Amino acid sequence: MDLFLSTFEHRIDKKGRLSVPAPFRSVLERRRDPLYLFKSLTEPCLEGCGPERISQIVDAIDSMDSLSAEVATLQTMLSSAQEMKLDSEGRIMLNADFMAFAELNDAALYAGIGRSFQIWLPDRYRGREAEARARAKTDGLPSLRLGRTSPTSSDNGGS
Amino acid sequence: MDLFLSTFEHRIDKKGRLSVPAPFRSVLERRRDPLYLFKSLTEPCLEGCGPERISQIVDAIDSMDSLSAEVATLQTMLSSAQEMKLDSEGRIMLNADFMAFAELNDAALYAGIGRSFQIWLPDRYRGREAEARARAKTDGLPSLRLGRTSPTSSDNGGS
DNA sequence: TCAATTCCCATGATATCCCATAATATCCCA
DNA sequence: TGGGATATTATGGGATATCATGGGAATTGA
Repeated sequence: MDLFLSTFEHRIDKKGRLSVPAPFRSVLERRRDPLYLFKSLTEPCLEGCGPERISQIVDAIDSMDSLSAEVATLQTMLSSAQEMKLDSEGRIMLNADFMAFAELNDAALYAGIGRSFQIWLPDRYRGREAEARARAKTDGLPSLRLGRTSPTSSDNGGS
Repeated sequence: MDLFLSTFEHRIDKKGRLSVPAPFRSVLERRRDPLYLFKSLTEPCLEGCGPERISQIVDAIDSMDSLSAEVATLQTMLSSAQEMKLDSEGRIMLNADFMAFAELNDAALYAGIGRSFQIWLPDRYRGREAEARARAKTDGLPSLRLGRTSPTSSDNGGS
């Protein structure tokens, strides 16, 4: 199980090129997967993933009522998705739409979140991270049951 | 798994010519597929696809009650469908009916949605995209259970 | 014959390829 | 365990290919 983990900050050069972190590249290469990027639906960042997530969306659309709002939402994801070709140095080129959406200019921060990763304006990401940590201190941790898949959130009766 | 993804905005020149985005062309060429366009049944845009989707519609009609209203609807799609010939530069010519239906004038926006794509008046498309993103923020994402298809689907979790 | 298409070529913008380099990480062997 | 040698990585720049776009000429069709 190879995952996207850790964070990396890289420069975006004058040509708009951005290195993909070597550990992320090797995850993709090991699976012989191309890299897909799309605009997050909920946050001002880009999402990176392999093809399996894209096919999931395509298949979900086919199985849903094509007039529903949910399908429109999924189509919006696909319409922003793009297979990124890496140059021989392992860099991608972000188009103007991607740059504007995440408000990137000369640097980007990769945040690995397991099966996918995100690309953020570095300062914005660090702000969010600080907020999330503050929230954890005041609100407590989200329920995180390790070692077991708990489908129901309701309190479990004692032994 | 080659799909139609991402968006592209292209100009329609004085002769009515419109470039097909190079990535879309290469999907079709790789499969040696001609390109079909037809008027969307649900939205003011054109739909583009390869022959397999046309056959799907034909097969669906064959398997349905030929007197039903649904069949009439599907037949409407077929009767507006047209095989597009590309010139040596990879451009198509939209007939007056197509132009009027999608209210195009001097520019068009291609939106890839997986196995097919749409052609929109650019500003109209961007409006729809903004709506979809706003909806996703308030209503949450469509339930896309990643990793596996979970049988408990009905409740939508937040974010 | 006239209008509309199709073919062919030109051109600017942009992406891609290829090479270079500095900094860092990794390896190897004493 | 140390420390020099080697490989990897991120970054930059020039040359080349691709792409979108436009326009003139040839061809078609009514």
